[in-house]
Amino acid sequence: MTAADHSLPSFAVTTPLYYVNGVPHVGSAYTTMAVDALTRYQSLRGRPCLMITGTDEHGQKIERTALERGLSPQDHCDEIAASYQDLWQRLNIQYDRFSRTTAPRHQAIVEAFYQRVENQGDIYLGQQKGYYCVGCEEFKEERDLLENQHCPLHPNQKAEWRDEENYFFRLSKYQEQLEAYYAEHPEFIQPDSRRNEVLSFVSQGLQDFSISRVNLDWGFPVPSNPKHTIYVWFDALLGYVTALLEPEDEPTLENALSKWWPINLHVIGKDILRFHAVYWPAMLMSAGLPLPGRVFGHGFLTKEGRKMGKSQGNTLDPVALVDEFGADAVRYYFLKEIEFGRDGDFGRTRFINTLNADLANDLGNLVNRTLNMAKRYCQQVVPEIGVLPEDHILKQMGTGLGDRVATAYDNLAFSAACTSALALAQASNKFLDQEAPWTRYKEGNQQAVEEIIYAVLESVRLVAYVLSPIVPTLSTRIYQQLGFELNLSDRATLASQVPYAIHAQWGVLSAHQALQNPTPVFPKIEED
RNA sequence: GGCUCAGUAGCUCAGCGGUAGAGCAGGGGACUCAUAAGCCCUUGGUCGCGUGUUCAAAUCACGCCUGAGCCA
Repeated sequence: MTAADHSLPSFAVTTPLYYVNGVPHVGSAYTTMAVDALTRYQSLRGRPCLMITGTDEHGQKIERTALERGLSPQDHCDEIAASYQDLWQRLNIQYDRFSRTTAPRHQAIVEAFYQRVENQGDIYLGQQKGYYCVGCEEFKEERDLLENQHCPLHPNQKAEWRDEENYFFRLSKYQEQLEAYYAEHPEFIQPDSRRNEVLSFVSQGLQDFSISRVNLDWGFPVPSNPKHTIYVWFDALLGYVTALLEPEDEPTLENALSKWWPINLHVIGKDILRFHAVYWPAMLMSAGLPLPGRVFGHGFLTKEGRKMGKSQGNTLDPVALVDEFGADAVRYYFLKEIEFGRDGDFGRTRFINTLNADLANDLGNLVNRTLNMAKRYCQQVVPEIGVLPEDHILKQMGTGLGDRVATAYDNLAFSAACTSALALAQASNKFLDQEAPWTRYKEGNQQAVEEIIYAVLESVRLVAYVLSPIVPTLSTRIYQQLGFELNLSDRATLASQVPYAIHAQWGVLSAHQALQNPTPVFPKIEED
């Protein structure tokens, strides 16, 4: 999708296909921002990238939600899917595919896949008895329910008694294969805490699970028995495969799998780990397909220390947040302040403090003060200097930064990437105060002034560059004020215009490059 | 009921056997290139509770409490 180096391995990554039972919440935004940042990083590295997101639109819950709203299921889905796309645009998310499970081409893929699994002898007809929670779209054990058969996760809904014919998938058959796979690929499930959960779950024995429903219209019919509808999760996971089709492709499995399969990484919330780390790989094994490279389950968000939820009246509207503070601010806060993988909190005061301290003061003000000095002392161009000594503090820090940040991004350690980058900005502020170029200038030591200014300008550039996957607009502003006519925000041009191999190095700024007038790149947020 | 993880300064976290650290926030100072910013200094903690092991425990063991989670 990018002007990328095709000698490098490609990178296909997914967010979940979000369930369209309502407008997007911050949790979905969180996952999607992380995946977008990672994809931008991989694009900088020059890997051909495919970022997949989308919506999961079938199931009883959607059918009922639409009915309650007085809409047809499809109209309801269209509306919600559009609200997701709108939010992604506001958050500066550059996805390549928006996979909707109601897309006609998806049905062809699901049928073909179902057929493969059936031919493998892994689907059989059985009887499913039990309480069904429509909110979870799952059968529950009676002991898991509250009194009066209410599901603990959906206390306002009663679980419904079902005694029906369902088609089952022979999950139990794959237990050993799965365990062997987990053992051979320790990186398959991340972080480790999540991996351990899966291992212990699987080691207790896997039961076949039902993959069809009766008395449900909103979904795809089972090919061999149209009275049944394919279970929403079976259908949804395959949305990742459908997403791989080129727009002009015939919707066949062969086409879908020809270029980008296997997907390198699924990023998900920890609540849907089992579907991605157990059911999904087993389905793929049954179909004879290679498995995805990694499944990363991130943590949950709270607001001001409390669980979020409509019923608690404690929600955080991502649209309102991004409209108030801008995409860069929202992206930076969540990716820097929360260690990816662990649970985290949104606090308004903490949000404002973080952005002011890191982006407005440490980085933004640094850009501003340095450009002002360059304007005053160096004719507003990048000064020409000789080679700086190896033990120059900023050069030394800057020289290793590209590798440190790369390691962090490779591990989805966005917070560590930010901290490493910020450290160079902080060191630059300190360096300026120690070297006091304003004093050197008054002393007439022009060479010293120019060396100092160059080192800081270059540091600022490098910080902006390595942060660009997270704050693309801010980084672009900095680059442009440094005199580059480049856009670090458009993913399609990153590999060709600003490759990591060059721009993540120290010493990229060239002498005499004209600088722009300093304008604050990230205004401080004033409140209270 | 079983298991896992967390509980350390106001906030977010690091430390994981030798009597406590960072960033942010708060306070003070010197400077002036700058978005009243940055720099320097600084206030602040019986390290969830209890009992043990040890010359020595935030750090190990056992029990308990609180929160989150996985499973039954």
